[in-house]
Amino acid sequence: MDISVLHNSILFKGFDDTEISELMKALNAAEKKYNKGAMIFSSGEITDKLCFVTAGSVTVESNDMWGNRTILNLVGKGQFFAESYALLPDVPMLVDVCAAEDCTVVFLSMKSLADLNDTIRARLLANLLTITTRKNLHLSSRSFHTAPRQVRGRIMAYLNTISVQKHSREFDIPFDRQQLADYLNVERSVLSNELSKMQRDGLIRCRKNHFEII
Amino acid sequence: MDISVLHNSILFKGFDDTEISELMKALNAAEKKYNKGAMIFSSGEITDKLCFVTAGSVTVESNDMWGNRTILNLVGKGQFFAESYALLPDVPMLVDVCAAEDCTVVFLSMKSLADLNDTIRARLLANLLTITTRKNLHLSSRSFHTAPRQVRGRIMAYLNTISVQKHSREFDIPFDRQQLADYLNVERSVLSNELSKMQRDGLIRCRKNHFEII
DNA sequence: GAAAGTATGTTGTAATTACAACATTTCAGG
DNA sequence: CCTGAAATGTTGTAATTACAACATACTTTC
Repeated sequence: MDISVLHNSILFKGFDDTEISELMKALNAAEKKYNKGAMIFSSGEITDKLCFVTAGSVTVESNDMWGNRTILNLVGKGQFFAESYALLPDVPMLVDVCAAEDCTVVFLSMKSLADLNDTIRARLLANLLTITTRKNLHLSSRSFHTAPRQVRGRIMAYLNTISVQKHSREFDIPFDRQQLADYLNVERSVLSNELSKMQRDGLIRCRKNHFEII
Repeated sequence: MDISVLHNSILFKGFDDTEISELMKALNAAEKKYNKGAMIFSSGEITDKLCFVTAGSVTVESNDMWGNRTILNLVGKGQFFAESYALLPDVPMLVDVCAAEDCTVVFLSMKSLADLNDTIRARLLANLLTITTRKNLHLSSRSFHTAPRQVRGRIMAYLNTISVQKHSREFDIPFDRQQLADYLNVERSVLSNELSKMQRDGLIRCRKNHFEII
């Protein structure tokens, strides 16, 4: 198991190596590998597992019965997912989680939180609060990216956010075209088309997932 | 100050009256009234205040420079808002918060959390975790409501959620037409039009904010 | 209960998007 | 360096939406 990624995670911030090892045991840490495209959770499932990506990435998405996909979030190496469902173990998942590429996930049982001593649990809860709070901001930012009614507006909203995050007008995005389309809630072909127009209009330059705002 | 609403809130779950009074002091509880339409927070502001609605309701929204509004969430009596920004006090708000109707808000300083004794703080953090986690699910559900590409799909997705929540095919929604349009990210006139068509098609019946799914 | 103001419904047209079908490019194995 | 598979780009048409303008209904206030 890849310890270093977990040791640097928000969840274990402030814990030393010994404590982390004990916690991993107490929380029944289990690692599992998935191939690209594999489904990790399906809508309707119930889980108490806090999930941590130690390699690769997964998408949190909603798939309707006509095969339309909406990507709510892309969770990369070093990030958590399913924390809301893990902490509210009665609530069935509203989303699917899929491997966006070959990946490795560590599962931590939140049911076992109750067995921990108060001090440890309190520190862990404080860290969990940071995780959920940041996830809130992430979900909010998607709302801004999909708020503009037109495709160009959505693309610009998204690219702006990334540009600010990376402190640069030039950057890579974590999505391929289909994923970006599903994230922005537009047709892939319309997205491709609009990106071409934006390049012709001199707004951006892009090649694959590398973008430059002009 | 309306004590009873606060006493029944998630935040103070498990605390007795004396403890709550002390906490209110320790967290510098301050109450403020707003008229409908008043702005409570503006995008870009920084705050450490956890906000609680004791009367009326507020909308969490994003307003772009062309006057387009997107409603992310409607926060009613007994619910919290701004918790993410209160707990991550470096992050400037991405949203505006406005009074959806005349309302009363209680502000609690999260900066003051640090001064509490460990036991109390731990209990409070656990409750805060519930608040943020539920808020996560709320934000997710909006994503499902706006996921369908067409207006009718969005309306049905939204009405279905409310119907399930209220365990009934007949219910009131908390939005007027303009708010529902801004929540579903569609034009108000298109929404009105589609609701009419859906009634003609025998899918629903509605009058003002009272709906029935057939 | 009239008037003014607000909310909701209707309609037409211009603009945009969805969708399908196909062309081109890129990439991984053999 | 081929070949097939996957990803991306292009195009045309039908369907949908945005927007503006106006009609109607409902509320509030005097």
